[in-house]
Amino acid sequence: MSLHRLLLVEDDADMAAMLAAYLQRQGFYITRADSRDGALAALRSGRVDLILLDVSLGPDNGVQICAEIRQAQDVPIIMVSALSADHQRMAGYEVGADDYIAKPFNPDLLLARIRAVLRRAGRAPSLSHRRRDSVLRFAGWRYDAGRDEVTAPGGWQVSLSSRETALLRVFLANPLIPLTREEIAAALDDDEAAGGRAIDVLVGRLRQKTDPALIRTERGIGYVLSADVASEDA
Amino acid sequence: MSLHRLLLVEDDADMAAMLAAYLQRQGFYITRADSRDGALAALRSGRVDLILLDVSLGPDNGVQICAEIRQAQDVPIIMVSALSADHQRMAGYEVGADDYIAKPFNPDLLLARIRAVLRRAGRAPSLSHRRRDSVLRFAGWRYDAGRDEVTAPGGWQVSLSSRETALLRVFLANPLIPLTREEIAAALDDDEAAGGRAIDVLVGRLRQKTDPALIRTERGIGYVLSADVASEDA
DNA sequence: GCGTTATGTTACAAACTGTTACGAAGCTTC
DNA sequence: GAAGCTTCGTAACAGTTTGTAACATAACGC
Repeated sequence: MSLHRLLLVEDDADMAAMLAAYLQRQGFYITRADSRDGALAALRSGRVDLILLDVSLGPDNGVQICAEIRQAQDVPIIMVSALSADHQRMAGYEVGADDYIAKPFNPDLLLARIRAVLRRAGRAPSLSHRRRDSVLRFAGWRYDAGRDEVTAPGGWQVSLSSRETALLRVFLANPLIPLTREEIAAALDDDEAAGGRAIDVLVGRLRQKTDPALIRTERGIGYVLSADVASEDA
Repeated sequence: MSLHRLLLVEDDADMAAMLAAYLQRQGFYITRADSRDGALAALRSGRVDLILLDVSLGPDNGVQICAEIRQAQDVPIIMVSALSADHQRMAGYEVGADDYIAKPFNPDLLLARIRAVLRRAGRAPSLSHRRRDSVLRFAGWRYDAGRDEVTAPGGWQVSLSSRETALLRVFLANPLIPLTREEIAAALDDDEAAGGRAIDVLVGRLRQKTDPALIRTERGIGYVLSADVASEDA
C-alpha cells in the first residue's frame, strides 16, 4: 500500500497528538497544522492526499477554510466536528467536504471512512470516457465501434440493423470460438432470446447480408465465426 | 438539470416510494430494485451513477450485495441502514461502501452526501465537466447558457424554440450516453412527456433544425447525442 | 432407408420510429 | 379585443425492425 499523506488541521493539541499517533500507526504520513494559515501553507508546500479538518475552531472558520481549500485544490476533505446537527453537517458538505464525522468518534470508523474517501478519490478523476476506438476485425470484415459501422472485405460498407450489428459484434469479438445460443443471447444481453428461435433467424439474416460462409453452424452446439476457408474437415 | 441515475435498492416498498419521490424532485433519475437480483440486473444495463443500498434486507445480505457489486463495478455505493453500531458501519466500509447512513436520516443530509460522493466519484456526466452550465459543447455544437444561444459548428447561430433548446441542452449535458424517453422527460422536468410521442416529435424537429446525424436513435432505448466525426472540439 | 432432431427459410404480426397534418394555446401587433 | 404568427402536443399513417410460428430441408443414429 502506498503511503498516503494526511494533513491534520486541529487546534486542540492533545487531540491532534492522539489522532496523529493513531493514524501514524495505521501507516499514514501525518502533517499537522493548527490554523487556517498553517493548513494553507502545508498544502502549498507538498503533496497531501487527504485533509482531516477539525471544525471546532468555530463553525464559520472551519467551514470557511474548507471552502477556501476547495476553491484552490481538489484534495479530499473529511470534516471532524463536535457539531453534529444536521444543518451543520450540511454546511460542511455544502462547501465541498467529502465526509463529515461527529465527535466523539470511533477511531476505527474514522479509519474506514478515510480509506473509503481515499479509494474513491484515487480513481482517476474522470477523464470522460473517451470512446475506445476498438475496431474488431476478422477475415476482412470490420466493425468500427467508434462509428458503429460494418465494412466488408472489399471495403464496402454494409448496412445492418442494430440487432444484426450487435450479433456480428459478438462474433467478431469471439472469432473461431463456437458459441451456443445461450452464450450469444447472454452477450446480446437478452436472456429471452435464448428461448425461441430468434437467434437462428437472426443468424440467417446476418448471413444473408454478409457472407453465408462467414458464420458456420456447429450442429448441436451453436455457431462459429470462421474463416471463409474450405477446411470443413475436423 | 442534473441527470444522475440513482439505483435505489430497498425492499420496503413504502420507504422506497417515498425516497424515490423525494430524489426525483431533486432532479435524479431513479431506478428501483427490491432484491439482489433486481439490483444486479439494473446494474448490467450499465446506467447507474450511484447506488443507494438498504441493508435492512439483513446485514449479511446487504453487505454481501455491496461486495458483489464492488467486485463487478466501481459504481459509488451509499449504504442506508437501521443498524448504526460502529462495527456494522465498518462492515459496510469494509466491502467498499463510499458512505454509510443510519436510519432515520434527514433527507436533505442524504442529498448532501449523495452529492459529495457523486462529486468525488467524478461521475458528473450531467454537469459533464465542472464548468457550471456556462457553455456546453459537443462536436462543434455549442450552447451558451448565459445568452441562451445555440451555435452550429460553423459558428452560425441557430434559432431554436425554448423546448428545442432545452432538449439540446439535455443532450449536450449528456453526450454519448443513450437517454431513454423517460430520462429525457425527467431532465426536461416534464413527466407527462414520457407518455406520448412528444419526445419523438421534438427530436424530429431538433434534428431538422440542426443536423440529422447529431442525434442517433437507439432502437428500443431512446436517443444518443453522437458524432460521426468527433473532430471539432474547440 | 427411416425416423428423429436440428437447422434454414419464409410469412406474418407486433412493436418501434419518422413524418406529416391539425388544432389548441400563447404571444405579438395593431 | 382580433388577426396573425409561433410553438408544441396528439393523432394518424408509413416504413422498418424483429420475434414467433410454421414449414421445408439437412444431418444424425439406428
